[in-house]
Amino acid sequence: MGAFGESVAGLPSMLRKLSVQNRSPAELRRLAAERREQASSQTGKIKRLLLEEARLLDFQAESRIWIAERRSVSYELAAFFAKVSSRMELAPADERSLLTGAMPPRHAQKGELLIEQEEETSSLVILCSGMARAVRTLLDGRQQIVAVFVAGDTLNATDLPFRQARNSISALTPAICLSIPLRHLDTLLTGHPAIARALWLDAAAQSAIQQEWMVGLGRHQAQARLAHFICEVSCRLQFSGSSADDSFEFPLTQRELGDTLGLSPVHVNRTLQLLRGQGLIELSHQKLTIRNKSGLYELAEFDPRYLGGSRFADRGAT
Amino acid sequence: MGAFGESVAGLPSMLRKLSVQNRSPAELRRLAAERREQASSQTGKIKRLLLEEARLLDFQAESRIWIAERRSVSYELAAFFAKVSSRMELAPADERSLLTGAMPPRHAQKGELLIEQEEETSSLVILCSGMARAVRTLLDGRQQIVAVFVAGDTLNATDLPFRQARNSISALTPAICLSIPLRHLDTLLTGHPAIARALWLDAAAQSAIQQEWMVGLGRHQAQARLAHFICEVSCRLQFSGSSADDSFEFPLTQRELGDTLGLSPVHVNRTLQLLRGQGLIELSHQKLTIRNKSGLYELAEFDPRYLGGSRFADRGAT
DNA sequence: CGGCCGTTTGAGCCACATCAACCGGGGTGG
DNA sequence: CCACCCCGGTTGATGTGGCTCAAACGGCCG
Repeated sequence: MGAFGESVAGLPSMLRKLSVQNRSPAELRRLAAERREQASSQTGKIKRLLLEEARLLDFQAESRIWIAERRSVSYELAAFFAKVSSRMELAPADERSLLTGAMPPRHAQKGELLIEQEEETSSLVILCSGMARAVRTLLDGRQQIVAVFVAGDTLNATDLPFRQARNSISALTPAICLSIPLRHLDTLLTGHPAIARALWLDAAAQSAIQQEWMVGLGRHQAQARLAHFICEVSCRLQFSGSSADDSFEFPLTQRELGDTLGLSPVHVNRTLQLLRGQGLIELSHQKLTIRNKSGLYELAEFDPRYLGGSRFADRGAT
Repeated sequence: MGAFGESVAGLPSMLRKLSVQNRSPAELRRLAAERREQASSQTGKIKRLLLEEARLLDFQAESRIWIAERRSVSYELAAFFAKVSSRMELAPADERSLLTGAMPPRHAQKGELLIEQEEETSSLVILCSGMARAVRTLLDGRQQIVAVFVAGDTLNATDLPFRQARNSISALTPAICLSIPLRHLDTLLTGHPAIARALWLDAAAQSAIQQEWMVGLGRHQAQARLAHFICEVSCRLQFSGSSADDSFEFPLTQRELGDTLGLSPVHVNRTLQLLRGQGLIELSHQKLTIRNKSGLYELAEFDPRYLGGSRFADRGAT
């Protein structure tokens, strides 16, 4: 399934034929565009193959960029640092130290499992690109999504102290993440108090978001819950730099939305229609557009301050 | 209202007449017992006065013990240290340093506000004794309790990095808490990495509990939710040393239970009756007894491992 | 073409909310 | 000392938001 994210050697033979290794990211992207071009005039199996090839080429290009940038300061962790330093300063020296011990970035496909429930935690995992979700499965098979992650979030800052993952985390989109082994982290913590603070901060931010979800789950009904979640994801994507305006990729299916909001998939559907009908949002094919932001905020009783994006919010205090 | 908790000088004149200052905690407790004795043979206003006096005497005795012990290592923070060190070691030197900068302990009455929503956070607050709850109030006046604290918990480890309290925290029982000013904490964090880790750990533990609540709110129905909450409180009280067996003071009203579990007070009542009827628990006059622990655990799908009490749980690994 | 997954729509039902009334205890005022 | 009230708990009647079951539709993939 997800073998080609591991390393260049693991790529499907189809790609190898193009001698991907010797090409620059820009070239790869150009090739991908070509493939798509060709695909548009084809049908059936050939079209599918071309599109798949284009997708893989794009993916490889993205990987190349990450790998290339790895030699410079801390490109991969940029999102993480941006988030942390929007609230507290992390000196360049700290950043470099954190990066030194990181393992090679991992590329995961959509749906791929990043962390398995019950598995022992051996490293801190930071999501550098894409989105992910943490899900808890009950005995009867029902599920509850307890967290959604965007670029810059740590996936397991809240599990790490317990040395065990309490729920499974899988990718909602193609994702890139970086692992920092516990051994390395331990030595870092003693020498770099700012890093310990950053982890504390991250866990605290996670907790703030969870409290907001609890309020929704406990006291709001479907419309407000859904609206609030959309507002939150929108803001977090903007804060992390993954999205610039109020239209963005929204990779959750209605079933997953239901598992997030404590609703059944059918009711999510009906509730979405309500929001659409009120002209608040548009959503189709994983693409979400907020049509009436203030209306949506009001319906959700949404106040983005809890996301701590002080740098972005109106009030620039602190 | 809550003036007499501040200092000895702030006590009501009634108590001053007894020259409380010169008496030992044991004497004070004896006096309190005498008052109660006398009260039992009285009625009306006199009885009430005597009981109130007894209560204040007991309270003062308790305060005395805390104040007296303050000179020794870290008695007040014992619960906090116990919790932290059940998972990681905190050297005595760290403990002493943490204590050095603490302000005098604050004694709060039942119901008293410890932290106010929106207020700026100026210190880390640790609950040394008693219970407390964090509540979020919605625009329409409905409330959701987003956290319950027992002795040893930090009240605002998850708000501190944001410099602002996101919800109000008030005492569920008479409580004692200790504040460590941010100024002091900041210097500590650079010199004592273990303290930074402890804070991280505490925020992570908080997050683990919240995830559990989210699963309950989203996917369990009333009985399981209620049962789970009871199991959790029971375990946390035991881990913190506040309770030894499966019978303990349970200070939440049914309204508060509803605000915790996302239910209406009436439904909480009916659900309690169900649990009582199945012989799982007893509850009256703020006193809760677990009659059938395994049955309750099963109904709640409760697995105490998420509370991280590795020292107490069956599996003593790590 | 057929199967699968996500979405959509309809019909009936249930868990829980809401409204309302009553009870018991402790505190308060006359 | 009593009347009153407020609050927390209890119980019943009725309404409803959201679940469940079921079926149809469309896009994507084999």
